[in-house]
Amino acid sequence: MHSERSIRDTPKQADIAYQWLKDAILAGEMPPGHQALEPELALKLGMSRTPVREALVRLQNEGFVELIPRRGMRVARLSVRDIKEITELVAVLETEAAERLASRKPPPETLAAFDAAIAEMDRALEQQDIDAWNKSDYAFHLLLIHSCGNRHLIEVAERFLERANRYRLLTSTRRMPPVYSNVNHAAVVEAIRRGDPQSAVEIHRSHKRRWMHELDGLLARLEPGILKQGDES
Amino acid sequence: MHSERSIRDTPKQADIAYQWLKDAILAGEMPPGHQALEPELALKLGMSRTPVREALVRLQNEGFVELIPRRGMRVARLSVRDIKEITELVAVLETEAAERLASRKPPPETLAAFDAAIAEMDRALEQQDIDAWNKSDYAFHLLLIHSCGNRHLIEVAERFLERANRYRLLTSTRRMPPVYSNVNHAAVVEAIRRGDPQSAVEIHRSHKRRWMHELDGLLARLEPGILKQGDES
DNA sequence: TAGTCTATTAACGTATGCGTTGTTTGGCAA
DNA sequence: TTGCCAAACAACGCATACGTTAATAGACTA
Repeated sequence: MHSERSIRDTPKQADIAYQWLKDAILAGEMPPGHQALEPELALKLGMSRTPVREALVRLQNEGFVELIPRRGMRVARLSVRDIKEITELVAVLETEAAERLASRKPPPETLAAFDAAIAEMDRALEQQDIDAWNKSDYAFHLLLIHSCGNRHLIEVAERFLERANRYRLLTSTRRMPPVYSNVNHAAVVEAIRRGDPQSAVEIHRSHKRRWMHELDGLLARLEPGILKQGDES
Repeated sequence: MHSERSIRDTPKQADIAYQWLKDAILAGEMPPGHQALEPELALKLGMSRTPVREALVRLQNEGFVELIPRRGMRVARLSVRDIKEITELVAVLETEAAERLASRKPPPETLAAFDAAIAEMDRALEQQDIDAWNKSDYAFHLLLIHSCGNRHLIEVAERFLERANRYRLLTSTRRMPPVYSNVNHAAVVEAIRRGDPQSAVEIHRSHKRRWMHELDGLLARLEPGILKQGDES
């Protein structure tokens, strides 16, 4: 009997490059539109172009970068339409997650984790700490997605949440933390706690509607350079 | 002003390899569990290992193959749980698509395409032509997904539909075409036609529930070799 | 000066080379 | 015969080499 999946003691260089690049993109160190050449990245990472290229191909497949033949990689810019579509998509998946969670009552530690995230959101809101609020809001969404039990849904939802979240970071500095977000998140958790999928869905959907509406205003405040143009439907 | 996205006159070899492999997998020529080595594929495709490798990395990222260090690629096998999860995921996305379609009444040519797919399903059912039924059922689902207007949802839903569909082909030979599927599909289209998102969602959901239930029976008929084991939750 | 053409440069896509390491096969012992 | 061990083998991961071709800069013309 063989080992079925050989576990490398040391990660592949391609994996290192992948993680490094993805981290840089998600952290905003390489904002949308940022460009870099393969040889340049290879030099910076201390490896040859081959593993860098593999990492870039994977990131392109996941929508984080574009590969343009003689201009290297470019961190993907989303159009307004992209952002709306992705937000809708994530909302659909989260709604499903909430419904499933409410149906099969989750273990107490899951509920406790939700409570902790919401408490942190409340604290951040009270102190007008926008960065902390964003972080805990993101954590809440991740938590909701991750506790749904459907691994494929998790994979997709997480990826798109990451993609869209880059943009939220870029607007948020000027934005007042939305009060109703906290309330809604708490209400969803409440519905989950008492095993009421109907309400969980309702609340999440109405929150989504409100959020989608607010998005328009937020998107108007984005610097145009990071938005992909000419894609209005 | 430069051309922003250089269009290659001739596709990359990596793209050719990607398409060739994906087609072979989706057509069932390389069934789940099938293995092949990189040098072997490179020889068969008349290119070096490099573009083959790029194609394999992309396919792995999309869940169609696994790359195992000294055993080459293996066409991904899904566990029973995987199949159920993917079916659920696709159903969620299709439900959203149906709702959106019903909300913004689609153009007549879209409705005509739905009618055509359903007519073909009916014809196939009448003649007990299982292959034709599967094909037109697949076409129906693709159509539903593709006309939802959300490109990111389309991308995800299509990919997972493809993934799961491989398995449907492997069971269907012994299965009677389900009568209620045709009826339900027609009912969804009817709801869309009269702009009734509520009904479209209801019908699709109930159909999903029925289908999920039927899945258990179907999965029991799969040859165990093509299923991934030890993953029951 | 502005525009065009040409020559140089260099990035990409692919091929190939190479070291490492897992697999396999053949022989030997029990 | 069956099980174990060692040596040959070969696939992978990465580095490197190379041809093609797009981008760019410099020269020349109007």
